[in-house]
Amino acid sequence: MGALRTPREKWVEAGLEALASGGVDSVRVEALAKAIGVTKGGFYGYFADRQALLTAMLDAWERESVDDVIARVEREGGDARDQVRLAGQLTFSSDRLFPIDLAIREWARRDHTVAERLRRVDNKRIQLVRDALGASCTDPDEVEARALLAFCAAIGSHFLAADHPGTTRAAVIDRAADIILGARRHNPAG
Amino acid sequence: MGALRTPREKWVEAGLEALASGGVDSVRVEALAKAIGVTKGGFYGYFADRQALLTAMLDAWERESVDDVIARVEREGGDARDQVRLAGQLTFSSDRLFPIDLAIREWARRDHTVAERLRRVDNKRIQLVRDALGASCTDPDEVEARALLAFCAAIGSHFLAADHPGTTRAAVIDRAADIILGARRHNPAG
DNA sequence: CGCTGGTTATACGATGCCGTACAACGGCAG
DNA sequence: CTGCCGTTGTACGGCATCGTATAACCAGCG
Repeated sequence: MGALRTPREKWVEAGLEALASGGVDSVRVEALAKAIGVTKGGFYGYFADRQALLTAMLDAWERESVDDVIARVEREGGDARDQVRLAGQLTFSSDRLFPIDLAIREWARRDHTVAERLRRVDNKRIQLVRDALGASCTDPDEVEARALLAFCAAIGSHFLAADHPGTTRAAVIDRAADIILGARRHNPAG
Repeated sequence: MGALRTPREKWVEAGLEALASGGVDSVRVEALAKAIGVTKGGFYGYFADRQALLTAMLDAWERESVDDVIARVEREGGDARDQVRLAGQLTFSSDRLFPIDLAIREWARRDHTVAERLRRVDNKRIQLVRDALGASCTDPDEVEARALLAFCAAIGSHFLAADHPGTTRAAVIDRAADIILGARRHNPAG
């Protein structure tokens, strides 16, 4: 049999990179081929058309960014706040996953199918936060509000372009996390 | 002189609508012409090229969504929390302005010039929140964290696709505002 | 070595868009 | 009414992309 020179997976990966850096409109078959270092000749052996690649990209993203993260968080266990922080870090501090996440959110605003997938994903994620917060807070409305804030902070802080004179974004985020997740002993030295 | 049938302003408006609904990539001269009901024939009488339109769109957005909002808030005055709520409503609850705002945020991730403009805009906006919160909170770090949360909630809640079983997004947002801006008397009946 | 079958390069027509050129149109001034 | 001149419609060349067709390529098997 002929060699499998550029596997299907490679097209998906290149597609996700293009999505992350330029949005869904920049996921173009010929551009991906150029990025991979081949021509588009082999593409249509793996995918019926461009849309099939987009679907495969969403499949890969959903599996990688949700199932994997939730599995790891549940495996590592730990304090409720730690679980939320870990899930947030795995999801929103990954140089690989987070740009893809943002691009998919933008994409979802224009594509109903994508919006459906994102809703499933976000529901799974926020349930994790609810469960964690519910351990130390009995008011379900309070839990819901704090869970929402946690998510919005994680997502929104990467859309907010403002500066923070005299401090850093990371420090402000840290302080905001205290407000949302419940104050912990603040340790300015470490 | 010949009649001014479709003024320059109309191209900018059509461009902002396209930007809001489909992102910057969907701002296409011929598509805008079709939306307006003419051909692109007259476009290049107003603009040197597509980029000139994009710049004009940013000018219009900046003027309308910042200067106007800040002017109105300062004119109406009122309580600190009320000022923040009003500014937030004017900016983030406008069916016209907010989709444009989101699209520009996405655009800014890929275009350095746009990012610079957005940074100026967000800095002006968040300063308003700082000033308002500073009236009732002496810790500058706390003010900064709450201001960040307010912004992230306003922006992020429109990117979060999750459901809120048993309640509504608006109710959760309202409760979250209490947390961020300081609890007020909660009135479940009104 | 020489065939085989999957992978890749190349060429093609179609489409959509950009920016330009020019002709047709139609208020308004004279 | 008539000509002016800005606006508009139409046509064009160029470019990028899609999806298809087909030939060249190449690793492994007999």
